[in-house]
Amino acid sequence: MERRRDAERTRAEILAVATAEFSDRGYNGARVDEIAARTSTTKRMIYYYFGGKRQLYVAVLEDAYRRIRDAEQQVKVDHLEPAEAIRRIAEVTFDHHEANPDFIRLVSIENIQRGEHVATLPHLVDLNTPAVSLLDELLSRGRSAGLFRSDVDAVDVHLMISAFCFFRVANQYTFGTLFGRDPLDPARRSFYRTMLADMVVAYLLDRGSAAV
Amino acid sequence: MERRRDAERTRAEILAVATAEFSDRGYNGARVDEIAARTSTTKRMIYYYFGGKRQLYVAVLEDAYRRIRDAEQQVKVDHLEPAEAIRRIAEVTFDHHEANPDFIRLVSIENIQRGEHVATLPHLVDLNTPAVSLLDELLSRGRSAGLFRSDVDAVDVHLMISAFCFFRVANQYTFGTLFGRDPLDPARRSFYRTMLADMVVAYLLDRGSAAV
DNA sequence: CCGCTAATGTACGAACCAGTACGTTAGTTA
DNA sequence: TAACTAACGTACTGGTTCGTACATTAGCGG
Repeated sequence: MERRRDAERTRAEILAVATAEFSDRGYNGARVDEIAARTSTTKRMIYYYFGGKRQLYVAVLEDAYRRIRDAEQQVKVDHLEPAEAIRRIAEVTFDHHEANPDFIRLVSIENIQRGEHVATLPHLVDLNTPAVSLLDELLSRGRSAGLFRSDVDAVDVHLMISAFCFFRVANQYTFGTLFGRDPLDPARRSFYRTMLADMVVAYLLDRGSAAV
Repeated sequence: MERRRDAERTRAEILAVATAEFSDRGYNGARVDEIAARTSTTKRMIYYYFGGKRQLYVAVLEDAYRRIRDAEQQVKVDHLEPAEAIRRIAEVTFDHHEANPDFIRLVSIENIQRGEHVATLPHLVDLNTPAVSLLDELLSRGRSAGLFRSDVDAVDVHLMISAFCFFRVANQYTFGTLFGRDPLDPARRSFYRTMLADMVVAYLLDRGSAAV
């Protein structure tokens, strides 16, 4: 090994460092010179491989979403009862968010910019994302068994789960200082994880308000 | 009227324009010159009244939180049963978030910066925020009546409600394009509003998982 | 082992932008 | 109404930062 020139490695290194820098400081706060300085190569290479700051950011965003999708695909809950499987999905999503604060920050940053860059990544728009199609299947099974309410679909349940997981990580600072309680406090982690699962399942089992 | 010089008016105008600019472009994306251009005064006045970009941002943040607190204080649910009152709080919070996207964006922006500025506003750290103390009282009543589970407190219920409301507004762009469903679509508004209330109440009424 | 191109490095330019030095005017008060 | 100060305007500066022109080297194909 120890090849002096390795296009793939250089590109990957730039991408990794850029991911850290953009998620750390936001798009406008990130510095191309800083990214270059943290790699073992130079700024010239950023322009050589990516074209510019904007394109580098888009590449970072795309890569981050790809990794999350890949991870989602690993979840298997075929052997569980619907309610238990939903709990499991909620927990996996919870763990995921906690384990990937960089990704969460990138999503926040992208929304501050009104999602103008995700919109340019058409092959990310896969309405049958692993998380959603899995939920969809479980909701069907639960409805068939007469357990779950029938006025929600997978996308909205996904919204509900994501909202909780996302907020906890994304707003840890303001929430923590304003209410004197750090949502990421390890001591409370298992409580929140159960809270989320309880919440989702209780909602789905709740026939009172909606069904009929 | 028509006084040519009015310190208070000038200050207020700068603050209003700055709120729009910061929430629109983020801290690093905002331009002092742009803020000045959109006021009827000049950049000099920004430095005269606020001292600098950073201090202006902090003033914007503080003002935004103050307005939200003022609004929260108006909510009255004394005449309602606990569950119904909780629904009402959830709905009011929901409406609030939808009506104040600028505030939501500021909170996102502040969290991207790790909350370093809210932390410098000590008189914002009021652990008995109107929203929380109201929830606290209702949870007590609900528990006394043997209705609600007893392993959550007001802060965490507030987290749960805020998470849903916040996510829907803050992540409208990425969620909308990735799942082909705009969370702010007016046609779905009332559904989401009910969904949130159902979710919270179903969780609180759920004795199965937690209470004894 | 020669030459060609992909890959890399250096040094610089030009625009942008926060902040300020300096000057002016309005309104108040003695 | 004189003088004083709060409020306001203009023009500039110094540093930062994205991007690039130009030079160089590694490694592969012939």
